Amino acid sequence: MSLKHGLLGFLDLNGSMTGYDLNKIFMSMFKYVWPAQRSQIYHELKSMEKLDWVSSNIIFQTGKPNKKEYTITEEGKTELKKWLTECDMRDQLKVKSVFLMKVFFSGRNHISENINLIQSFKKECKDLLEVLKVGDEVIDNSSEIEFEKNKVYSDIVYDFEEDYLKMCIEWADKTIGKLENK
Amino acid sequence: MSLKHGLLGFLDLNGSMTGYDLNKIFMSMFKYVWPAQRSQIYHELKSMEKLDWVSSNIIFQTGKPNKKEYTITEEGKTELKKWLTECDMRDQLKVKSVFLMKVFFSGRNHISENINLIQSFKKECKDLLEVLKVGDEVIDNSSEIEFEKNKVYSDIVYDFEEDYLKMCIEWADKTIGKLENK
DNA sequence: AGGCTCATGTAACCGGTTACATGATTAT
DNA sequence: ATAATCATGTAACCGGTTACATGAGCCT
Repeated sequence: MSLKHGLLGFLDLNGSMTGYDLNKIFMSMFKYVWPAQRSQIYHELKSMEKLDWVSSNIIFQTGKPNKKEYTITEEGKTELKKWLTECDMRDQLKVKSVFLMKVFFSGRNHISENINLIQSFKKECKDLLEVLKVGDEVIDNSSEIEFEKNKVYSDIVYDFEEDYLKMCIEWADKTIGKLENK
Repeated sequence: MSLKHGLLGFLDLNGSMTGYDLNKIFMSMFKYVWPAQRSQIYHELKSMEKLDWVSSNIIFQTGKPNKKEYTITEEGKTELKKWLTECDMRDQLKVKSVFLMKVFFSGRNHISENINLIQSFKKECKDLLEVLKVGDEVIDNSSEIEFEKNKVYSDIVYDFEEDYLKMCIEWADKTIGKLENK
């Protein structure tokens, strides 16, 4: 139940945004923290309008399709603040990984197959680590949307992702070692 | 779409199990890797019976409610094997964390509030790390269900959870440091 | 007396995924 | 020519959450 609040967060930072803009920013900033579908973003915006958390107005354009700009309301701001302060932490540490489930049930496979599995996981982590580094620069150079105030906190989130991937790589190396000495 | 396959995995290891048993084992083994609701487990078992991945028979009991024991079929075994070998890795690295979203949008709060947030996150990680260590022993001493073949792989999954929590704690310390020197 | 364990489910709802649908403009 | 960008949505479906419902037996 947090896509709504993520959208509110960006609307609060940027004033007004369209579903299209919000989709782009979610894709670039929250791809790994909170993956979202475009259609779902449009859907949540509509449902938040019903809740009076946002209001919309249509901007007519020539040569381009018209667009619908959403703005956060006072109720929306209250809701966002509430969400930001209430944080019970209990459900924050679930990993939810198909990959780990597969590892768990890999006892019947040949060890070599399982080593390959872990190795391809490691490769994926390494690749993503590279993408993440490039992504950082793109965001630094972006002038469209400014997050001066928020820069420290977005950096902190990027740190987490980086640390996570590095941990995964170390775990993979350790695990491959274990399996090879079996 | 993997709760079904997790259930198949346990049925494959244990021969026959009831929804009740599967719920217990999911709760204890996959609490953080793949959290599942009891009602959803019953639901998936029914839907898998329609798919002919499992078959069921009712065991009549006196003094206790009757129970329905599910057994994996040949089709189920084929499906499980297929799932275990096909692993595309692309979606494996999404963190999906409400907590990180909140951190991202914390720019408007006082730094002290945010330090508190990270500190309570750290505490939660530490507590869970303790629970995990105790959980390990419980599973080692469990004689009801044997996973001799699988022990190595379940250990590997526990390693991951442990490493993850340790990484979280280090990240929290680093982050608290950053925020204090602001 | 109160709560836990055993054991199975239904029902309402919500959030998310995938596919389908349109159509002008601009860059390669 | 072809593909990408801009821009919005609908529809069908699926998986997951929460709450409701039952009822015997056993433990403290």
